[in-house]
Amino acid sequence: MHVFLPDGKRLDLPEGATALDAAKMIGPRLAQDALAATVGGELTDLMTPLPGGAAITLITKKNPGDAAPLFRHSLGHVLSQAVGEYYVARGFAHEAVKRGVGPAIENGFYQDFDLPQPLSEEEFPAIEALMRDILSRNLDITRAEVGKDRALAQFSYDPYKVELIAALPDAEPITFYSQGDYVDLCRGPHFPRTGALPSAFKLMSTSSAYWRGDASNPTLQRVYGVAFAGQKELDEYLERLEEAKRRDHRRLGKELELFTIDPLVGKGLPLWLPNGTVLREELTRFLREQQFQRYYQGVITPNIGNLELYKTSGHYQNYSDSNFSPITVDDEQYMLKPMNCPHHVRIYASKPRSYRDLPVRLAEFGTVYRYEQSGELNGLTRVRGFTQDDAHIFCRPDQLKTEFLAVLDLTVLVLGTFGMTDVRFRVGVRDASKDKYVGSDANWDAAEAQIIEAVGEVGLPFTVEPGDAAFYGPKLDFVIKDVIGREWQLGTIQVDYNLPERFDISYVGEDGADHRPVMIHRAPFGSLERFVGILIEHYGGDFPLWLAPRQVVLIPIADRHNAYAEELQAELHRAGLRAEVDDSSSRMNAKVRQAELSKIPVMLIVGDKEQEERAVSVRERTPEGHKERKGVQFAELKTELLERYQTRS
RNA sequence: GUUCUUGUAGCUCAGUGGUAGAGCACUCCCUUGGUAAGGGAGAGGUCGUCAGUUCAAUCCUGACCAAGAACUCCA
Repeated sequence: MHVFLPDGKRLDLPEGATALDAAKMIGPRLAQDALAATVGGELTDLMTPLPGGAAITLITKKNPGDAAPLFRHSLGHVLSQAVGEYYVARGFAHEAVKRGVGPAIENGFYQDFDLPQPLSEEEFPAIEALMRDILSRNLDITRAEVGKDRALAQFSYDPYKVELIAALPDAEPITFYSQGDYVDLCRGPHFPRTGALPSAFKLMSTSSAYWRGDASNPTLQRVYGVAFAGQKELDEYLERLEEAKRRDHRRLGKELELFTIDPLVGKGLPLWLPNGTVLREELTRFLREQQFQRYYQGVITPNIGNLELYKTSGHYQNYSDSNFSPITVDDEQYMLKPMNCPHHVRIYASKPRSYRDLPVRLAEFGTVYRYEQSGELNGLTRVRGFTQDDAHIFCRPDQLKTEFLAVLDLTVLVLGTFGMTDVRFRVGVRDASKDKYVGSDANWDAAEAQIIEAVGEVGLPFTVEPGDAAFYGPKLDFVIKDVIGREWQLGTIQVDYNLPERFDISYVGEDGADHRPVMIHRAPFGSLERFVGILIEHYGGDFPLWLAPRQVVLIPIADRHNAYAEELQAELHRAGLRAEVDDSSSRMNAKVRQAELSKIPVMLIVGDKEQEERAVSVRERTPEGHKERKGVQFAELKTELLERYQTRS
């Protein structure tokens, strides 16, 4: 057989040859330096037989980062071996340590264990030392193909491995990878020897994970590690984690007094503090203005509704797990509102509609309640009571595309206003489990096709994800990545043929007959809670002037300047700006420091010079540090600030 | 919801089987200053809740509550 090298040369090899054999043919030095290979663009190791005719490249110790998934996977095995040795050294039998899966992941690896006693994070240094010892032993990592019987015999003590092996197809060879006396069932690929593995790794945390991800299975202890080709990359990664911690909206929410969650009020039920309320109201005002320009009409609906309403909509049946239990009053049952749509449908149905009336766009900042699992709750980003920037557009089928594109346009504008450029568009369609969805296939097919067509037309990059649809229709979600790479769903647009049918709503067409409208559900922010949470992290608490809960602080240099500062403060306040005076007895340096820590964007320092000229000395926070302007006329500054506030620039 | 970890002053955190401490914040006094911390004094805690072990529990044990991480889930 033969393979092709990167320069296009053909290399003839004996049948069953590996990438290492190929490297040896090319030169002994390359064979020594080689760590991994790619075959037809896919990463593989040096021990796996090559398929004939493939294009191969060799990855050497010059650029080990190209083989990161391999060394991360191998380090997972080293961790697994180290944990085994650790428990044996403490008197446990070798068979007492059982293992689940242990793959490479983004930035590192993990390994699941079933241990005779839990491993604590205090023991990580000892485990890491053992791992480094295994690296220094420079053990060869070897690959072997075995039969199923042999595989089962090898791991007879480990029910997890037995289950995995039993599930493997008979036809394919089962592979073992070994290093020293450690053997693991593994598909590979791996580095050729432990000595070649980078030592830039760190065990990060331990947690539990269900065996095979199923909540009805036993839990295993999962140990996470991160690993990089060099120490520098590892340090940078750890620094990014620190940065994420600094930007964490729960921490900033406390420091900047934006919101609090009080167990006495209830978990997942955030209380908006005055500063956070300013943020929220600015966002609301912004979107209301946009919606007014786009001919939306505001409506208001109650926070609970009759159970029959949700039975008609299907929310009661389809989401029984995540609804709050119904309340019984006077022989009737009510439920906390999990969605605004049914209410808006009833508003549509409150009078006859003509085709001339459509589209009808009903908007509400509607508060809904969903019983999220307690383990899911997270600051503002996952809560049990939240307010959606919801609207429902009822339109004729021929208006659907225009309306959908208009909503898309609004959403893109919203995201752009906050500089959220790294957004992913996700089209959620049905998957095979059809009983999860209501409505006819024809309606679904039409709606799915229309979303994909519209998104494609705007030229947005998107992915189609089966199973991500709502029960009543397909949807387009906007997903943003945060500083540490976690993805959060922001807004959503959904096309719905089903609720109109379930509620039997209609409009009178040109022909005088009744027709069924189509509904678009949309929420550009998603929810104000989650959006504010993400916004806090997005800006790291450094909000632009229009959003900053505290916009301006006046800093008198000495007490005799307090009256002047208060006069200016009152004038700014009358103009609608959020201004305050720091009249504490601290020195001016300390006041500046305090304002910096509070992330107040504009500081106005006033002393004798300023007072004389009715001026201020301006210190502004900028991403690059701060900017100072001295002797600015107060009247001019006020106009400038107002202009910036009103234009949201 | 499950597993693990954590819970001490408003905040960040030390600490001990004999009922507690620091820094910041707060109050008062002195200081009146020019772009990131002036000095002093004071006040503030059922050591998450409830049981148990003990002569004695904030500390040990258990349950519960809450938070964090991960898993599962997410209209």
